[in-house]
Amino acid sequence: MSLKSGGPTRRRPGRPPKTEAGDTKAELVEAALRLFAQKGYTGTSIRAIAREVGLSESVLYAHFASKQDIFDAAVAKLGPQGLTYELETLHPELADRDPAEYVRALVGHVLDAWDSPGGRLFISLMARDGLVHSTAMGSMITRSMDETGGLFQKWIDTGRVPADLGRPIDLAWALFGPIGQARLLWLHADAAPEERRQARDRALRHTEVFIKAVFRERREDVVSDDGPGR
Amino acid sequence: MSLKSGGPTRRRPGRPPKTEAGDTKAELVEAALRLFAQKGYTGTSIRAIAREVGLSESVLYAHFASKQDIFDAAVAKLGPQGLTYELETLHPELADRDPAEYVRALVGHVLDAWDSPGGRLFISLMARDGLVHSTAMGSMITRSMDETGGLFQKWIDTGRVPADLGRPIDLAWALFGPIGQARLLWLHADAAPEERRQARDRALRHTEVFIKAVFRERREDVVSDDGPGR
DNA sequence: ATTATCTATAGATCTATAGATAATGC
DNA sequence: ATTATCTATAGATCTATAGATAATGC
Repeated sequence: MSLKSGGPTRRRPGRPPKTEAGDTKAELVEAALRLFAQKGYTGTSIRAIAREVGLSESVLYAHFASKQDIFDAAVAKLGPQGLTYELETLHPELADRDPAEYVRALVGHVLDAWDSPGGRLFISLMARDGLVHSTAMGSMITRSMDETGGLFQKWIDTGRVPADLGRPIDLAWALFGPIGQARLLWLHADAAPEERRQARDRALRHTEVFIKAVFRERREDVVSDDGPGR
Repeated sequence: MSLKSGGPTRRRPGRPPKTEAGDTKAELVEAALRLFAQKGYTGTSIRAIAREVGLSESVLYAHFASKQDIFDAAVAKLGPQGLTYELETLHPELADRDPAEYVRALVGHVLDAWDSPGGRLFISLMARDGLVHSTAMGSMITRSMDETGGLFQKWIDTGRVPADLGRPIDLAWALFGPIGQARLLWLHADAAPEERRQARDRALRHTEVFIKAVFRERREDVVSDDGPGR
């Protein structure tokens, strides 16, 4: 009789018995994250988030002070999202032994992170509310490029990379710029498998071009003192 | 007495005399474009657009069928926004005579377009409603990279660029990936002069790295038949 | 008569709060 | 008593439409 047609069987009032209680707060944050990434901040209503986890909209205010508060919790859940450099601790010798192989490993590592559900939610979130050109984003990228620059500095010092190509940070941009573009285009929250494949393909191809161009053997180092031929 | 405090002196009803009539439709599209770029689609109300040009909100429906219709008109006003290649027609010989200089000119040309008010509104619009990872954006970029690839193909054929570096399209990505990143970060609608300067600086530095790495003279072409030294 | 504006309003939807209700944990 | 949910509602705001009003162009 009183069955309002829609939705997954409406709860009755009052605290639910322990048996059917989940981690409501966590579920709300996850649902919010998905919706914010898909529809943007203003495109997502408190109501829609509540409906997503099958609860009344007023629950949100038992767990969060405001809509903005939910958004912040959602972003916080994703974590820092800079370039991850555990790789260095995993294979500390590889960078010295085989720079090209190290770059391949690094890109593979980064691609895995960017292609993960969290990484893709993050990029969609950024692409939704103009956060791509927030100062937070800018400084995150700048910092990452600085770190990556350190790597190239070492290779320049040890003669693995020619010193005249550019500053270390320029090389970092040359490596990650195209890969970042691929991320933005094809590693978003609801990317089709085909798009994700394309992102990886583009990134890997670029990595090979980069390696060839930057680690290219220079004859000057070998045959030292004969002028330009004729 | 009846002065509702806010706003630029409310109009009286009825068609306004010709003397004070502007091109309302164009003004509306421009205001809409600014607001959509700044606040996103859902973040911009019909009301806000009307207020921006000092009119009642119902005028919008005299000129457009719906909110979506306004958005479409705003996007249309910006035009196609691919990479512009008038340069080829301007300096048809330069590409053959001095590839490096041609690349510099091309990047300068693209930077000017991207740093223009229209270019910056476009990127903000894209960064607002997830349009950065729309298929339209993807195919626009893919097409641009294809065109740029044609350029490199010629240089490979004429021996200006080594054939073993990568396919022409890979070189196009290597050139424009980092520049595109700079655009997204720092060439948005309300970028500070400092940000715009940073974008140009980053793009130009990358261009030099690219030129050095790709047009680098290769000793093999010169001293042909002596094996690796020692 | 047509055109470009206005006022007024319908009906949906939004964020947030107040107060009821039922299970839990002491 | 506290906690986790609900219902009901306030008050703003949103898109869109109906109908009034005044200038224009024939």
